[in-house]
Amino acid sequence: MRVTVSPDLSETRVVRKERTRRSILDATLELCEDSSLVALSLRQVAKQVGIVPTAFYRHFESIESLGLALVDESFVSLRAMLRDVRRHDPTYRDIVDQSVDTLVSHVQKERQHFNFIVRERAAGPLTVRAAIRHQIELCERELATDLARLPGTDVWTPEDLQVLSTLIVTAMVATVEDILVAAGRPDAEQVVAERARTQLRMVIIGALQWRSQ
Amino acid sequence: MRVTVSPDLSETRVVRKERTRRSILDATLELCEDSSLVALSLRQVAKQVGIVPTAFYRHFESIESLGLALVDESFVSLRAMLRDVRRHDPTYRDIVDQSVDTLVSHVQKERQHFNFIVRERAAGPLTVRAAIRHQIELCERELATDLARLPGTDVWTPEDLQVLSTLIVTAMVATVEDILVAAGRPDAEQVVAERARTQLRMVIIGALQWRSQ
DNA sequence: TGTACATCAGTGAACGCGCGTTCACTGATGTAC
DNA sequence: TGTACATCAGTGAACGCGCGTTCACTGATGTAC
Repeated sequence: MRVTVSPDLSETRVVRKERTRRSILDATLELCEDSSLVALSLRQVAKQVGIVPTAFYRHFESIESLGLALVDESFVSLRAMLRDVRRHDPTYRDIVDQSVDTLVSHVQKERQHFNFIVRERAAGPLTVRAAIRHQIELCERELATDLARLPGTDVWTPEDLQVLSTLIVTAMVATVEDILVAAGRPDAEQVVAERARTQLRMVIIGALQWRSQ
Repeated sequence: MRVTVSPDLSETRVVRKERTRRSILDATLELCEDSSLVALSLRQVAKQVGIVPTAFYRHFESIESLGLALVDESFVSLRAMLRDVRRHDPTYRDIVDQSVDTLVSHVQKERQHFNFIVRERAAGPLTVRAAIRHQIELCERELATDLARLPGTDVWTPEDLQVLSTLIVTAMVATVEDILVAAGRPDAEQVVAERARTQLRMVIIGALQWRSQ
């Protein structure tokens, strides 16, 4: 059985399909700016994309599986952000300042994805909610191992590291929500960022102090 | 113009109407256990209540105004809880233990209301989201004035009190979400409660320590 | 107290509309040889 | 390279269904006198 592969010839069809798929994802993010997946119809998405409703099925089985795809790609960009945070820039005096700055600018850059995640986290189809919860849990665990590398945390129990990590992630999720509400008003964004910095410092110092008692 | 008021005669009709209204509110809370207001139809509510769809309009203008009514009554019960927390029971050695215990038991008692609030906070109709955001902001301000009465906080700026209050409320909202996810599994509920206690202690001690630097 | 009238919570038919999903199809693109 | 066939993204008609809202109505309850 001889297989003749002609990838550059077949590309146009594959590329065109990928482009439509991309359009469906983008259209959904746009339609989810003010509402939730659970209030979104396949026909609305198709209309926004400019395809006939039945063509939707060439790309996704249902709105729910489309939602799962959006969760996946949202967390790819979130992980990119966390990588940025980890790679501590020496021009910053303070890891808190840098982390909050990175968070704010990433949320602004990926506004629609973060908006989608914070909404569907609470209200999406059950499988979508579960996927988001799982991803956030992974973030918490990663942060816990990062915290374990900081000087002075070697006397902490793993449980305390996890609790601190959960608290920080909770505060950051709330910060993301606030940035989205403040979006487009630079003064409000400044207030949110400053509050996030203060909260992080309170939490970190509190954890250090508490352990040493 | 003589006005003959016969309140006890008119009661049966008024009472009956109030009972139907109550049924609509309860049916909506039940239908919102797994989904959101924005995915809920007036006909689903009517069916659950056992009235004809058009009868709905005798009680509410729309699903949205029904949502606003549910926000109002949810925060009545939440304020009752906060009153409980404020009235510090001397049999508790620790205000943190007492606060978390009170929160856990109130969420269990008013499960549907809290579930409704945390979902619609992120995904409800715009006016419902705004109403919830407003109510939570009021809670934050009340907590800030309570914190101001604690010994040792007299050296704090009002801004720092507000930031601390926001952080605590954020952590408590997240705790409510976790209690709802853990609902019915006493071991999981225990873990959530213990985590909430530790987080509160880290936050409070951190804030005290941070100010004194 | 009895009667005549007003109120109003709930009914039921009807409307036009958007929904998800099925199906057979088209025609451009890709593949085998 | 040229030809005959396969693939498959997107089409368009059709379906039965639940939607919000309108309207005229019923009949039990309440009110005026």
